[in-house]
Amino acid sequence: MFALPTHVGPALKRSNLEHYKVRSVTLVIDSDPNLPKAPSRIQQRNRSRILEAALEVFSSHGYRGATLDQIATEAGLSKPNILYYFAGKEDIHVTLLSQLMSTWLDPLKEMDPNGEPIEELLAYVHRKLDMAIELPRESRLFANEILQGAPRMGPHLSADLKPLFDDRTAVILRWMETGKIARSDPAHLLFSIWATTQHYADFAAQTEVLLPQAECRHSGARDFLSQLFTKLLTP
Amino acid sequence: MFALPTHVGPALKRSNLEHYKVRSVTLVIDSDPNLPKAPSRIQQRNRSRILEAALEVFSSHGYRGATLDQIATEAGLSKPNILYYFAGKEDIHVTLLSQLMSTWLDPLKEMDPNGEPIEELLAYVHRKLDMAIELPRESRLFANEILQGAPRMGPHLSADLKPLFDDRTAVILRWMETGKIARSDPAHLLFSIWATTQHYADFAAQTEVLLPQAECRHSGARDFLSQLFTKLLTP
DNA sequence: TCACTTTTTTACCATTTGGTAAAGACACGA
DNA sequence: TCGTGTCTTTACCAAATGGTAAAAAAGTGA
Repeated sequence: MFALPTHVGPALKRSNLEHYKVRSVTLVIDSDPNLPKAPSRIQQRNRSRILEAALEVFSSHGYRGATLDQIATEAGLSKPNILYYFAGKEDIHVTLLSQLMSTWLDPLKEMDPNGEPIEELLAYVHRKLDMAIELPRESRLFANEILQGAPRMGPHLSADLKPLFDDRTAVILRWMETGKIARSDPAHLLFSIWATTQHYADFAAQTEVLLPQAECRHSGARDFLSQLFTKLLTP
Repeated sequence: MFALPTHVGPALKRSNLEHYKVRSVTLVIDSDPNLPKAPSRIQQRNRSRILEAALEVFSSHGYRGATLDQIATEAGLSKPNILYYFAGKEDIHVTLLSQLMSTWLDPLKEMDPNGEPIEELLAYVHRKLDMAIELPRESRLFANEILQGAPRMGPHLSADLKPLFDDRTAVILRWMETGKIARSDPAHLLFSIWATTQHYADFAAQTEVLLPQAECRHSGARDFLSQLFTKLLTP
């Protein structure tokens, strides 16, 4: 009755939803021979090669500006081979974005509500700045997506970022009420931290023209942002 | 001998360089019948329609993501008709960017070296914020271009922005030396102003999810940025 | 009205691009 | 070594896209 294909490529026959659940699902019902097996070494290697190449290409040309051929060349694979591992261009992009989402939110999660407020916030600023400088491609990938109205990430923003954001602004507000840091709008405080740190990744083409010495750009940014937020937060 | 075409469309036969000079040139040697005439009413209307449509489309999809068909539809013209007024997609984009450059730099130019430092800088912050909120498409067009490494604007950055930037950082440094504002790195100060203000245009898709009330976003931003930069600059 | 220029439309074209079918190469356990 | 399932390549395709040629339409001045 239900004629199953003799072989399904790793990228096929997974709805978008299932895709994100694959790991946990396989752990639970691994014994069912109809479900996809654990990825082989080759699969792991090639999928991560493709994602690495895609990060490079998407982050520097945007979604529509990137082509599968570019990604294929960058990954050292053929285009049809790439489509053996991913269902399509969009699948690659979505996979990249959702993998990155946690990396991007981690520093905010790490902020300890029981820590010393100014220390916690300044540490957050520095972690974000380090990320922008060390992972500029990831920063630009996000910036590109948001700039175009987050067409493929809107749901993630509401589902993942929003609750965390509400929680952290509440924490910051409580800090302010204890008098440990000066009062200001917690939401805009977070915005300003994101803006000032990611600026060094997203607008690198500009800052590199205006401030040619890389060392001055980075250490200068660190010092300046410390000063900026220390003055703001000190009661 | 030199068989000239009986008619040259307005977009044709102009090198890129001449293109930017058209206005002043026609004023000077208008009498020469071989040079392009002053643009007719129809030409002015349609060119500005096209640029308006292109701003809309380029700013929301990026250069490669935008198509001539989209621009044509948005402008209410046919694609070949658009190519009658502009030499090609790139021509439209470059025209937009160079027209915008001055708009974008004006607030920085307006900063008065002889004014009251804190007032001047805060006024600059507010002007930039107002621009980001009132001209988000322009802000995103720039952000898109810079994000991708400024492939079509690199020269403009070095030629127009850099000298102005150097001049203004020097002015700010002098202000600091008089003791009227607190010391900090002038270059990074400008970066932080750009980053925090343009964030509200470029990352609107994100801020709109996190802070649903538009009023709170705008007035809150104004208040927050006043506080942030007042605290930084107050000696 | 007529001749001439400017503007717009219709009908194309070549290239690029995301994607597919199917055959071939490869790995590996029995 | 054989057979089965996994991976890769070759040869395509249809749609989208930037762009062109040339004729038709619309202005315009005499």
